[in-house]
Amino acid sequence: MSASSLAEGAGCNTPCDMPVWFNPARELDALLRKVAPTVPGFDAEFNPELRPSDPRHADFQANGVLAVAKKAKGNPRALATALVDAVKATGELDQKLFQVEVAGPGFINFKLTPVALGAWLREYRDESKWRAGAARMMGGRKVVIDYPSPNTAKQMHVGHLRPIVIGEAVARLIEFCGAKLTRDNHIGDWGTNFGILILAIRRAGFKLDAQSPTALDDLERLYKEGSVLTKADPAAMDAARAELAKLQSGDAENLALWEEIVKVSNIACQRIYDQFGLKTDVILGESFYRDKVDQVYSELQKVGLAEESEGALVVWHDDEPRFSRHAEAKMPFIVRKKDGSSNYASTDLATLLYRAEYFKADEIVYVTDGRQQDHFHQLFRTGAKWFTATKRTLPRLRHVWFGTILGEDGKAIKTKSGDPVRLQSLIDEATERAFAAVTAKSPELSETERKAIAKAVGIAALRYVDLASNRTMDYSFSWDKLLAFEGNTAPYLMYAVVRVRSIFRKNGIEVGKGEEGATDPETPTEIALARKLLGFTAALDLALEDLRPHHLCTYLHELAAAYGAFYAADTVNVDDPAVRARRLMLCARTCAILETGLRLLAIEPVERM
RNA sequence: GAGGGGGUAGCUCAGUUGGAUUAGAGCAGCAGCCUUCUAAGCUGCGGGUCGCGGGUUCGAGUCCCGCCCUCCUCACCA
Repeated sequence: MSASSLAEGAGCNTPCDMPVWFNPARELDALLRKVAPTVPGFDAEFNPELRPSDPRHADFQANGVLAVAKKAKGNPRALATALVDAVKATGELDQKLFQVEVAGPGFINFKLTPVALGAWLREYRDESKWRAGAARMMGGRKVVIDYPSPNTAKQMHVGHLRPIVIGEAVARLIEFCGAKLTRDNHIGDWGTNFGILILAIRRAGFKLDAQSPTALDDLERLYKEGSVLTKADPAAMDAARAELAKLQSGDAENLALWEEIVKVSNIACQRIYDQFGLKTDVILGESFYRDKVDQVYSELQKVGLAEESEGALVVWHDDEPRFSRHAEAKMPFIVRKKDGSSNYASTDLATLLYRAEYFKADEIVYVTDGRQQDHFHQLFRTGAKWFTATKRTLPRLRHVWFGTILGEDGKAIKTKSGDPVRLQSLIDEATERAFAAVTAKSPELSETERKAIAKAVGIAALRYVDLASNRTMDYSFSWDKLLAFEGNTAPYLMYAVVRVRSIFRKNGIEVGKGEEGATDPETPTEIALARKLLGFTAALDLALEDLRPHHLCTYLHELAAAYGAFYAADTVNVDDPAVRARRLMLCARTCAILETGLRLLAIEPVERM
């Protein structure tokens, strides 16, 4: 809605020609920063420290005055009052929309009035509006995100769940907030795992045929054999490395074998990706950089970053004790192995350059597990020095890492036989259990519909469990947790959507219709829901800041809970048309924000369940 | 040894970078609510020396110092 219609609707005495703020916290912060230097005691460095408040006190609070008072040994309440007066004097803060007061030791509290809540709900009514509002956050920056980047040559197991799920959520979040995003699946297809596999195939005298229906199982078995062999016998490990070196130097036989292996595992990966709805923009695996690593070696040596050590080409970082050549436990960044072949570091450096030059990346986001932190520290350091020495601009580099999925025993999750749990069996079981739940709760639905719901809910539950806790935490996998449909879970959120949609369906209208004449929120549960709806912006801020999707999960759960309370307390279908219209509006916004939020997590909501 | 993660209610976890006499959710437990919009829901109750000991200040789960427990990583795996 336009500002002028707000003025009419709210009966403003003074002309209200201000736009409705998408993100009030950000705007209040800017306003305080602008006004503060005009107030005695404040300077241009003033940080208002604006943040969402405990709803019992206010919607937002500014804590920054306390720091100023402490430094200047002034009276915080007096300073805060002076600042508030100055802000009010500018006329830029409509007091029909915000109640402002100084509270406690010197906080400035901002409380949104029902008029403000109503105005926001009318203005920010659908995903396109939120997207536009959020677009400022990334401002069209070119971002390359590296995920899920599996090591091929083996079946996808439970360890591949997190990069798919977290990577997709982070990608969607960044994109939603206005980045120009390239999703790059940087598959591990040029490393020693292939040497191991080629060795095992050779020793078994096996004839690999990508067309064979058992090809994947064969690879799985052979890889396991090779893995056992090379772990037990250093000579076998050397043989595996030699096979890799042969492959990398262009040996025709190994190259042919490699192509067959890649074919088999790509087909298998794609089957999993399809079920997760994962589509990357490009697949530029390590092998893509096979002809680009020589430039890395030569440049690093030319600028004096890399040197020979024990036959390998390495980079030391003497400015970081752990990575220094003087460290007790030596941990150089090995960019070329002593047998001349490339490794993770070589291809990652080549990849960094390619992303900077070809994709013109302003920012690169790597989604991998936490055990690779040292690698990325070294990569980022090396990249910074290399780019500086060659007068290139280094993109912002971020490592979005995650913890391990543990079994019930607290160790990395395994099947009873000790093999890793296959991702496919996880999906299948989640779907089966979801089907049993739908059948028990909604037996009246057709089997086809129950199956479709089970598929959506099963995958959603699997994803959500992975996303709901802070990504840096390890978590224990349990079917009970996955099965749960209460609390902070995907089924709870999806069910909230179902209940909203049901109201519109029963009324025979589309979601978003029937809002004409809606008044501002009034009852306590309406107001609480409206305030929670506005909290979407803060949740986006928080999740984007450290690329932690669990903040979005927490928010969506709180929103669904606020809707639950509203739903129980305030009947939508009442006779009073104004009340009905505003409740339909609240329902529509809840529905849309829940659906948008779920889709940011790559969870597809359903109509019924 | 070095670096990183974690230690908050019986269990699983939040806690927006030092803020509000009362540290929050959800499970599980107990007690209620369906002839009215999907009960996969809602309402209420009980449950805590925030690992331990110091310190910094108006104010600490959060910052500093010292311990304890646990998980992960550390020369050619990715």
